[in-house]
Amino acid sequence: MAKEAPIAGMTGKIGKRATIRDVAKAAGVSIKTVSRVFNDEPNVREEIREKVRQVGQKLNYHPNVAARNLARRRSHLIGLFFENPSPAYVTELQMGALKRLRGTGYRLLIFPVEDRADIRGAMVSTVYASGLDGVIVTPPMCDDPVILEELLSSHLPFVRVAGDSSIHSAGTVVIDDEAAAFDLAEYVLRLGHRRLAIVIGDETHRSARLRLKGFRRALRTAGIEPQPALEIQGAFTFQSGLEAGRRLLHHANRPTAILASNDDMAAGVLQAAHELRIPVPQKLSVVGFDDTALARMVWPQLTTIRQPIFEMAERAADILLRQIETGITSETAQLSYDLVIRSSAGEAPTS
Amino acid sequence: MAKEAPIAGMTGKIGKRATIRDVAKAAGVSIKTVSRVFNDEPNVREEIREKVRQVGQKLNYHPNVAARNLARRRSHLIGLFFENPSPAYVTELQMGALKRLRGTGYRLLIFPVEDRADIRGAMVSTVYASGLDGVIVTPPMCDDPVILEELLSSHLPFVRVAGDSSIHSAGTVVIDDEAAAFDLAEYVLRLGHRRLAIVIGDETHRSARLRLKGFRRALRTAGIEPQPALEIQGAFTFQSGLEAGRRLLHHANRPTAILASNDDMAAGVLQAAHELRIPVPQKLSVVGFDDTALARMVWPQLTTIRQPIFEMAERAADILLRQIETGITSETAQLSYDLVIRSSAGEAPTS
DNA sequence: ATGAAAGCGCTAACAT
DNA sequence: ATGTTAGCGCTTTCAT
Repeated sequence: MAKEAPIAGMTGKIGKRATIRDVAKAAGVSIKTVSRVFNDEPNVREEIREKVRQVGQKLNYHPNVAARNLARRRSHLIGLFFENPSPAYVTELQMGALKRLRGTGYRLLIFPVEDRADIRGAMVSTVYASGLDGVIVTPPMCDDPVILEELLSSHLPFVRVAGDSSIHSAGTVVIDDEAAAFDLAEYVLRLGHRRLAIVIGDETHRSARLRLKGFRRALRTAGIEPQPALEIQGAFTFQSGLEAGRRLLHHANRPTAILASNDDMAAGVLQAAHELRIPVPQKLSVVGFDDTALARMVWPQLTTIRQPIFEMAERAADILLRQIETGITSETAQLSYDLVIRSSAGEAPTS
Repeated sequence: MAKEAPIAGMTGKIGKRATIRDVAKAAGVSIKTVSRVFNDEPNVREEIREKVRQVGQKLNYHPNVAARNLARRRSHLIGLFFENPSPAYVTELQMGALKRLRGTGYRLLIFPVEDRADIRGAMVSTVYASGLDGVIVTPPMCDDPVILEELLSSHLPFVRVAGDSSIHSAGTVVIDDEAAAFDLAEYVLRLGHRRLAIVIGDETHRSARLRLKGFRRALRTAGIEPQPALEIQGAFTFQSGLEAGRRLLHHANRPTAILASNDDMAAGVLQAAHELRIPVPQKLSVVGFDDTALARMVWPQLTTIRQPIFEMAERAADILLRQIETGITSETAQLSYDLVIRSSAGEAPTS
């Protein structure tokens, strides 16, 4: 009786939060029964179930997560580790993972990694320190040999989004970047372009390498020898695309088409073209890769490859959850891509 | 002895994770001493401290987070609730909050809210279900009377980013949106424009209302009566800006300048102008608001108001942490804004 | 400086 | 169908 007053009140600063015991006592049942009710387990009479629910509501009872986690040996926490090249990309990644997590009780913690060196050797401790049940990792860090090895030997459940399966077969969700880049370059070649340039993404990034490979293969298939001067290194950022665009477009014998390894860099190239008053697509074609929200926000809207980042993240979360709950690991999952034709690429100029 | 083998090995599936007891036994001390060492508490001989550290390392010991949370009554988890109008905005918000959290042991959980109705009445349960120590909330949901009331009566630590202090004085970090919009409109008026239009953001959003107010005040100050036809409702999305732009620019007597309530909508207006081959800024001036990354990615680059979203989130996290740890609540904190002049606004056309 | 014992609030295993 | 009894792995008194 004397203890009831503070408990019956609202939670928070006033009084203490009600515990399973308070509810049990108030409902006249054992704590196990309360536990059953709040975990939707069978073997409780409907009548009692209802009663317990009501008492719980009245006492404003919410199961203590830490206690539950401790007893269950599971935190229901998933970590998403990413390096931040593109806001639009990151957002899709998050939303995709979250979509799969919805309704499962799992939550998403974000870990943007600014410098890969910082996380090398610290990844697993970070995971432990946060009590994560598993992690989703993105390139390039997920293909970093040190980090990958650390992850593998820790036996922590993890999946990679767009990770390199040739480095290790451990779960990764990809698209066929090489084929996609080939298709994209081929499309541009079909428009009559002969001088194509590419802005390459971060070299340590599997996709960047494969996209370059597909680009070169398309050129060779068309009987064109790739020229080093037309292959500029970028870093998947708008700024790097802008700089690459300026370099490529500044001299007389400039390319008539530029492929960028992602949309952000393509937007940068577009910006450079505008600065130099080069009309796109009349005098210059520019194409991107990913089809993030940005692709439709620039002018002209980007012809690009749609990489289903949202679905890839969703799938990755799916694989991870299975791995956490059943221990079953998956190999590479490959999703399909699409060539999205908008207005940033047109026929090669005749001049 | 018999139990040592699996413990000494690596963590994960093989054997069980080492506990504080394993370390204590192996180091020949009590668990309390181990606890002291791993919490950097005093009263342990340096020699013993070192020994315990070594044993911990050898056994690959990592304190169990759930157990620690349970005993300490703290999860060290912060929730960030946001509605997703703009990827660039959301990313900055996250990075800002995370910057303050770095090194504190607190982690960030993200809760994108698609439909505010879903979260009404469910906010607090979500917080409890996730065991959060506190939350950062953004508009418009943080100014929703139902949600705000729920939050207040739960006594959960929370802060708002850009929340309306006139609805409630509870902690919120803002800029003076009204003054900023006034300054921006005044800048445009100084360029000679007389027919100014505005694309308004989501009405339930405090900033949207204040920006509209500032815009109108600037017009009146210049002796111009605001016209309803030149005030178009948007939703803070690129798409809504595009549609608003098309409507505004389609008829003959179109405005010579358009203010958008955020950069995403300004980018949409820009897109509409390009579609209609209206040169910006020669024939039309367009200005944004926020100065997110997008402002520099479009052409021409946006003249806009820099709202320090990153710093606001950082500050919000700071206030929240103080509230969690000391119980001290803060009132409104106001940061300063800047007018950022780029190239999307120019002198009014003479024709 | 160090340790023993008692929780933290829940779930799991095992009665009944 | 329901309850009892141990933990889960740590931190917190409080002794020593």
